[in-house]
Amino acid sequence: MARTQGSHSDITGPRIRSAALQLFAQHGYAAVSMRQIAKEVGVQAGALYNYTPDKQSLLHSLMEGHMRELLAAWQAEDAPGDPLQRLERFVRFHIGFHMQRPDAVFIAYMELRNLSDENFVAIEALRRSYEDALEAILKQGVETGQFTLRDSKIATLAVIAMLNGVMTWYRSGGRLSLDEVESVYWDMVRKSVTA
Amino acid sequence: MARTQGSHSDITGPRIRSAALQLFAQHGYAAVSMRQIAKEVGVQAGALYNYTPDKQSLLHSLMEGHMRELLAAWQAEDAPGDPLQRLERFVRFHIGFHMQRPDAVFIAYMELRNLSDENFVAIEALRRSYEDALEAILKQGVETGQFTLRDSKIATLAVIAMLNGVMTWYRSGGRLSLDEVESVYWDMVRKSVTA
DNA sequence: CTTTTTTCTGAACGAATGTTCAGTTAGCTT
DNA sequence: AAGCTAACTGAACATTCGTTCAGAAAAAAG
Repeated sequence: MARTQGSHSDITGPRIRSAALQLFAQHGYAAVSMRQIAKEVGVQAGALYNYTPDKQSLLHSLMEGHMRELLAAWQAEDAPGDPLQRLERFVRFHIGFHMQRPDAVFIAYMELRNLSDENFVAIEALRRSYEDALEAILKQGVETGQFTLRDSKIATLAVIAMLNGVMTWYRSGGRLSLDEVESVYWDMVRKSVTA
Repeated sequence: MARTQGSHSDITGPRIRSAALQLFAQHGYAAVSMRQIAKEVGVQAGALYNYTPDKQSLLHSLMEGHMRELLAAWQAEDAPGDPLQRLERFVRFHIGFHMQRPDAVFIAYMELRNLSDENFVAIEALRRSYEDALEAILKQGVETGQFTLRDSKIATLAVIAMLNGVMTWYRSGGRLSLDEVESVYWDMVRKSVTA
């Protein structure tokens, strides 16, 4: 056999990325083989190499895509204004955005060590730039006197870590709605950065 | 060759566990081979099987050992009293304890998906029991009226997630001492659970 | 010293890994 | 309808994987 019925790169490409995303998130990059990904797509392993030069590039591409989406989405959401309002927007945005992409989030935070050195540097820069976006809000709040922080850098990391914790337990259809969860976390974040 | 000079199970056993811990933390369970662990110890791969029935058991044993140590250490540290004091003790204990075992912590939180089903259930129960210890403090504080929480379960997970964030960035010898870091986090945790 | 036991080697097993590629077919172009 | 190109197969490559085991040597026991 050779080319299969209905095959098209516009279809197969995304399906490969989607399958890889799900499998990497579930089992980990190192534990997933190219043949497993191919099987999920319904294709032979060799066909994957029409869409990625190698396995490492596939991981990097997935992570980079996720981080760029995240940054772009927040830049579209953010607006000048009161630090407290901006922070609430950030908290709700962060939870909402990440909840819609649990697999990508998992990979972006767990597979850093499986990136090659240069790929790691690139992803790390994107992450840093997202952290800086939050830190800017916190610093603004400190300037206006609305926030009380011992250390804006640590506070930034602490808030993000706290919010990321949602992903480890929240399942839609559970006890609380997404909106309620956002409110609970916003409550705690707000109190933790104000006097 | 065969048995090597000075070889003794009391020495080799711990060295294997130590090497496995470090390598699993650095590269991930699936990415580390038994031969890599053996090389680190200075032994052939086959020798490892005098100390573990298989690779999976080695991972489970490391995780279980860590969790039991954690629970025992906290039980030795905790004492009845004011919820605010107990919570501060918990925050400082958690950061201090985890900071001394970064590799074990990393594994315990990252390699859950590489556990077999029954091993996963066992480790998850231990983790739950640690979370319960914190939740008990929070509930006590709510009863005395010193804490204001929307949801004690979420607050528990949020606090632990926040504290675990330290591990991702703190390096001894950095800008802040461990004691200062504990204080910064305690400050934020205290504010987040009080009115 | 001799015997027994503990500890490890070195080779081997089949299975699985990432990746390459010549050949084959589906779909598009003319 | 014929030719071209994009998409995929299926087999093969050299490595590496977890694990087993007979045999050898060191340490402990007698």
